[in-house]
Amino acid sequence: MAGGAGDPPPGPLDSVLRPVRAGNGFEEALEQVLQLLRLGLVPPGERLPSERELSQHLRISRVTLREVLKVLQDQNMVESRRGRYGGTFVLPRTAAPDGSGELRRRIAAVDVEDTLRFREVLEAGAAGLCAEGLAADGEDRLRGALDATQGARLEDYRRQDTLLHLTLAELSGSRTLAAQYAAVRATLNELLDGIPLLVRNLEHSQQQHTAVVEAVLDRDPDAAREMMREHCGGTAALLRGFLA
Amino acid sequence: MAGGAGDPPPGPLDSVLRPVRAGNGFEEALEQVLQLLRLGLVPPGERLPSERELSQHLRISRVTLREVLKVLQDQNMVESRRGRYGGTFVLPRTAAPDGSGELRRRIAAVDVEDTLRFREVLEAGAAGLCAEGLAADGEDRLRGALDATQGARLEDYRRQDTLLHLTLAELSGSRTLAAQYAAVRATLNELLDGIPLLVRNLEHSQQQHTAVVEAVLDRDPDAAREMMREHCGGTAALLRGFLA
DNA sequence: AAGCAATGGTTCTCTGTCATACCTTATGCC
DNA sequence: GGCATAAGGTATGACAGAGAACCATTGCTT
Repeated sequence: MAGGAGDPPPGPLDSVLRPVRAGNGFEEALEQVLQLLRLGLVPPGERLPSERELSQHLRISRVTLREVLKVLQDQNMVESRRGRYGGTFVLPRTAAPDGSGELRRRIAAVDVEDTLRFREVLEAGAAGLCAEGLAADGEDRLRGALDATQGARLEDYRRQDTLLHLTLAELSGSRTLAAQYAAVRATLNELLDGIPLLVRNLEHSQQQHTAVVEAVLDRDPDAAREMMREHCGGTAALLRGFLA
Repeated sequence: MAGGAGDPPPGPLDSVLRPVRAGNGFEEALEQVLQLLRLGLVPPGERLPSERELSQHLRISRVTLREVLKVLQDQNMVESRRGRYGGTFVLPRTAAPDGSGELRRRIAAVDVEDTLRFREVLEAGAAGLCAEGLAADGEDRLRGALDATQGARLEDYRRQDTLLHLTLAELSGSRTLAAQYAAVRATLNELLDGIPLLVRNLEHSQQQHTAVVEAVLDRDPDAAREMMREHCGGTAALLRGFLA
C-alpha cells in the first residue's frame, strides 16, 4: 500500500463502500490470528495450528502467514519451536505489551459506542434464536460452557466467559452471526483488558449467565433476550464509566 | 489464487478462521458494487461515482475496478459514457439476467436460513437502539423514509423499502451494524427477486412499517423490537415457503 | 470557435503475495 | 543408534494488483 492520496470524503454510500481488504492484506490475517488469541480459543501454553494448516484456513500463503507470526513473536505473544511436536505456542499475557509496536496502533481507533451497541444486538439476538429452537446436543454444549465458567479461576474467567457467549452465538443457527460476534468480542476483550476485573461484578455476571441459559433451556425467547440485554448493559456501563 | 490443495477440514476454530479475502480479491469489489445496485442506493438511470472515486473508496486500483465494471457492462447492468458529465450509469433491470454469466454463480450458494436469522437480529436490534435514543434530525430522516415508501409505485417499492430499513440501521448508532445490514439486505433482495411481489403482502408490510416507526418515535424499544421481529417474520415465512 | 475540465480508456512499471520445493531441527519408534 | 516424521526456516520464479502517467472523448463556458 504505497503513498496514494488520503481518504476520500465520506458520503451517503459509506455503509456499502467500505474498503475491500482493509489494509495490507496481511494485516487482515494479523487481525484474525489476534482474534484467536484475544478470544482465548487457543489458551496460553497451547499450540496454534501448524503454519501449513493456518495458512490454508486463512487462504494466504505460508510466507505471508509467517510474517504475521513474526510480528507476534516480536511482541512476545507467541513462541515458535522447531522439530517434530514443535509449533507456535501462545505465551501468557505480559503486563505491558509494548507501547509502540506494530500492534497497539489499532487500539484507540476503536469506536467504543459502536462496539457496545453492536455487541448487545448480536448477543440478544443469539440468545433469542437459541431459545426459539436448540438441538439436543446444543443444550449439552451450552450447559457445559456454563459449568466451565462456574468453576473458572479468576485469571481464566475472561476466557471461559468468552467461550460461553461464543457458544451461544454458534448455536444461533447463523454462521454469519457467529463470525461477527467473534470479531466484536475480540474487540471487546481488548477494551476489557484496560479496566480492572471486580469480583463483585463477576458474581453478578454469573447470576445473569445462569438466568440466560435457563431462559434458553426453557424456550423463553423474550426472557432470554431481556436477560442478555441486561447482562450486556452491565458491561457497557462499566466500560463507559472507565473510558469516559 | 492458483490451484492449491482443497479446503482444509472444518474445526472448532472456524468462527474466527474464515478466509482472508474471499475469492479473487476483485470478486470482493464486485460484491460491493453489486450491493450498491441491489440496494438501490444508485437507482436505474443514475450515475455511479466516477471510477477514480469508487476505486479510492474501495481501496482498489482503478484498473481492477474497471474489470469489475466490465463484468457489469457485459451483464447489461450498467453503461459507460465518456466525456465530461459522462460516467457509468445504472440500467433498468432486465427480465432475464443471463443464466450462465460471471455472476449468477454465487446465487444458490446463499445460506437462506443464515440470512433470514441474521437479518431479523440486526433489524430488531436496530429498531430497539433507535427507540432508545434518536437525534432530532434522525426523526426527520426516519419520517421522510417512511413517507417515501407510502408514495412509492409498485416497481419502486422494493427500493424504498430497502432505504427505509437502511435508514433505521444507520440511525442505530453503530456503523458496524449499518454495514452488516447493508450486506445482508443485499443478499435478501437477491432472494426476493426470485419470488412474486404480492400486493396483499405489501399492504401488510406498510402497516408494519408504520407501527415500527411509531414505536421508535414513541421511544418504546420493546414495542419497536417486537413489531420489527413480526415484520421480518412475515418476509421470512414468505421466502421459506417459496424456496422450500 | 476555442479552451477547459471531468470523465472513461490505455499502458507502463514495481511491489506484494502466492505456490513450490527444499533445508534444518527435534522427537518418537524400531 | 538410526530412521521416519512433523514441524519451523529459507529460497525462487511467476503473477496479480497497485500506482501513476498519459490518451481520447465529451459538453459546458467563454
